[in-house]
Amino acid sequence: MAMARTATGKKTRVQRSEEVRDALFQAAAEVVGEYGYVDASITRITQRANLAQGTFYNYFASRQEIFDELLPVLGAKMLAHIRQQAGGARTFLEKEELSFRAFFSFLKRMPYFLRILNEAEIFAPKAHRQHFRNITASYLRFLQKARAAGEIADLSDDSLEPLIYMLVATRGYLALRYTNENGVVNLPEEAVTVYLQLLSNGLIAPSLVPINIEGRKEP
Amino acid sequence: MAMARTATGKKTRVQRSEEVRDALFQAAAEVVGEYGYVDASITRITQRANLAQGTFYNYFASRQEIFDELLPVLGAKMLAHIRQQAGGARTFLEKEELSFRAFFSFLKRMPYFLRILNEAEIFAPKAHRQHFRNITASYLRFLQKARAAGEIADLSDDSLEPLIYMLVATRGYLALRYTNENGVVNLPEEAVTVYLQLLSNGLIAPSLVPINIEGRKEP
Amino acid sequence: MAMARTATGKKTRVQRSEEVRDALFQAAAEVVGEYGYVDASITRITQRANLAQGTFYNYFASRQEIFDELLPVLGAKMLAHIRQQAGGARTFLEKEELSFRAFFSFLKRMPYFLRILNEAEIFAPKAHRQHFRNITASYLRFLQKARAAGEIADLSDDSLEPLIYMLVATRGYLALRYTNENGVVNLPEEAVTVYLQLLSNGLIAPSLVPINIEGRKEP
Amino acid sequence: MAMARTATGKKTRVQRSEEVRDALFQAAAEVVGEYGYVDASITRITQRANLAQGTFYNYFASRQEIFDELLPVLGAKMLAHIRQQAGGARTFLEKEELSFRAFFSFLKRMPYFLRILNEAEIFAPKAHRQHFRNITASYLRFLQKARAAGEIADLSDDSLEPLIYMLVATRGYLALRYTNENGVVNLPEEAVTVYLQLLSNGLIAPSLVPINIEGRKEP
DNA sequence: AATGAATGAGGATTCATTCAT
DNA sequence: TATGAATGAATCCTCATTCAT
Repeated sequence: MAMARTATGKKTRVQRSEEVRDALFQAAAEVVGEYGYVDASITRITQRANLAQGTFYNYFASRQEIFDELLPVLGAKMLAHIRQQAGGARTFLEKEELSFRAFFSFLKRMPYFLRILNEAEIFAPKAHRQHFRNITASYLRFLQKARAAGEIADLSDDSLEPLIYMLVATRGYLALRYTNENGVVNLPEEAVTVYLQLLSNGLIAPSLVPINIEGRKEP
Repeated sequence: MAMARTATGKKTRVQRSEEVRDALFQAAAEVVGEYGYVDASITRITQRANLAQGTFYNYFASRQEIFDELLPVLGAKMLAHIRQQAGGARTFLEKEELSFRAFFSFLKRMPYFLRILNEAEIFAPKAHRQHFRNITASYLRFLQKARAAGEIADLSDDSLEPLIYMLVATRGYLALRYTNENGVVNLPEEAVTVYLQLLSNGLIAPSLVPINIEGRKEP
Repeated sequence: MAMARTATGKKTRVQRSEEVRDALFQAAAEVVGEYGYVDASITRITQRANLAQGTFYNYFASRQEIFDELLPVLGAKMLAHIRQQAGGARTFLEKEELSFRAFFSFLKRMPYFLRILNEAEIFAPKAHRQHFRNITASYLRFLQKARAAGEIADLSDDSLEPLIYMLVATRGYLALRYTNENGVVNLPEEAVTVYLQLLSNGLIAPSLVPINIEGRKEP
Repeated sequence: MAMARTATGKKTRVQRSEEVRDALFQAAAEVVGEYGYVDASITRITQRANLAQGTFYNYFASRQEIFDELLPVLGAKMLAHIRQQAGGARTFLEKEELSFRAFFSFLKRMPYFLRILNEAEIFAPKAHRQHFRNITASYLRFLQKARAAGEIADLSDDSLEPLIYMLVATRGYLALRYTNENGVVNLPEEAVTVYLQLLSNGLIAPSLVPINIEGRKEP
């Protein structure tokens, strides 16, 4: 897509400005991904962006401000990626599997995201809470739809909330556990299987299916 | 239990020394619990313990050293608490419920533990890994026993591992989500219920129980 | 010599930067000269330079770094001064006298140099060794030339080395001994005389000139 | 030599006390010899003496106090050693050679002395000055005697002083230069030779002996 | 007299932020 | 708008010295 240019073909002031801002943002994401928020100094960020320290403050009011922006922007990308990947699915379980996998494929593409996400809880708590609300809301709608369609058990909204937390937590932790020292996630296929198995059947051995779900037996 | 005293009834040097060390440890736990590792300065810790800054270094070689000790000590307490609470349980599900509840009752008793646990991943990674290994190993033995007893589905050890991660993650996240701004955990009963429901039956609506577990229907 | 200026007549950033660095260097030299390396704190140095503490670290990576720079820079000045003063001399003894005197006149001009030089042995050992090597090498060439010209006794190179150490030591110690509490060197003329006398004739009374140099008597 | 004991054969309180003091002194000497004054902390000294930190202050009022005592005590030992070694000598030159060599043999026996001596200039200046005065005074008497005996040139007392400084400096520097990284002095024989040669004849080549000592030539 | 814990002043260093150019 | 030097608050840590036991 062609960019707007001035008559002489040079970039607009606005464009140039946006580029610098993006460069800072990208640099910050990488630096936080590599060193963590604590060691993401302005010096490091501006150096990576090939800019002077002072320039930073032309675009962000403070160090915290850019930290607070990291997760919202990247989180939106993550959601978009997941939606796109899980779009074609029909059944609840299919969709769940696809979006589960999509989360991990996103991490492969953007390895620094996981650290940003994780540490944000500590260093950008507001942003983290917001991100989390976004995820939860989206998930809630999905589960409500599945419930309405009779695809999943008839849980109250009050139960749906902790359930979502559990599923989201699961993804995050698995990612963390299966990330090697180089920051590359390598999820074993068993993880996917057992995740789906838990969702479908729970853990209890068939022979011991509790009485209170006996109802299943008689259609 | 009566403490050893000197003939004059005063405390031993050793005792006094232990008390001071404990005071520092306790102060550090509280300060980290309240402000997080980043803002747990030596000044804050020693002030809370009513000691001079220099005294700190009579007991710990560095700030990091006490940080590294926090989780192991408190984590052991947590495990002890859970074991004690879940001791009486018979079935897998019972035990799981009791230890699940025990985790949260421990947090009620020791509110600063959660933050210490969470941030340790970043600020005391070695300690965190070790703590995690402890938890995982303990959990693994438990699940293997249940599997041997036919109480849970016949999952491979390779599947047990991610499963454990999921369950552990679940507890941690729920705690985080249901902790209010004062650091008090308030887990809704629905969370317990849905957790156990997930373990027992999974999520899928009875009418849609996948074919591969049809076996359940015919005793 | 006119300094480069910007169009507006103000100093360049680079110039300003050099000035600040020089100010720090000069301040450090003075402070070390007055208080010694041990008590040459960053606080003292920056205060003397009328700069904030932090500014120091924009120019030097550490306290040790500036310490290591002191002697090389000032030592080079010393050598230059001596060379310039002793330039015109013809004979060995003349040159020796001039450079001997030049060493002390340099100390008059730069009173803090002596302490910097002396303590450097302890606090900037690398720099001190290097300085010493420079001096020694320069001296060695000088003596070799004099030897080749038959101006001094025909000593082996292995003898020249300790000899140089002796001469260098002599200057340093004399300076130390004849420095008063205000740091001002006041070398008595006798010191010069006896130094030259030692070089020319040694100490032994004429009547007792050892046999092995009897050769002198008969041309 | 039998030590005074109490009736029961135990050591006197005074004796015990002296032993502890000596242990501290010896420890301090070693520590300063190894690490230098700067890093000779009370902790290090008392640890080496197998005593508690506090014990130090029962014997010395301050860290500086023991520093100030080091050189006087060891310096006296050095002088005693030199006197003993040079005792038998007859001529000036013989005595000079023996005491020159004795200085270095003392360093072989007490390797930490050199560092103590050198750094004392900075860290125990008073003691250093005193030590220096002792040396100088002793040397002066020696030279005056030699002068009276007509063994050395007829120098004024005002000339003897700087001369002594030169000779003392020479020894110190040579020791420094020929000490290896393990603190062992290894003086090459050339150093002795050239030292004595300088004393006997000076440096000037025989053919160029200055006119003002021509007197030598004609008996 | 011996002990060793407690003290707190002091020092090097880091780094977010400001600001003149 | 970009720059990068200047700032100074904040922090960890060391260590001589004190003092109660």
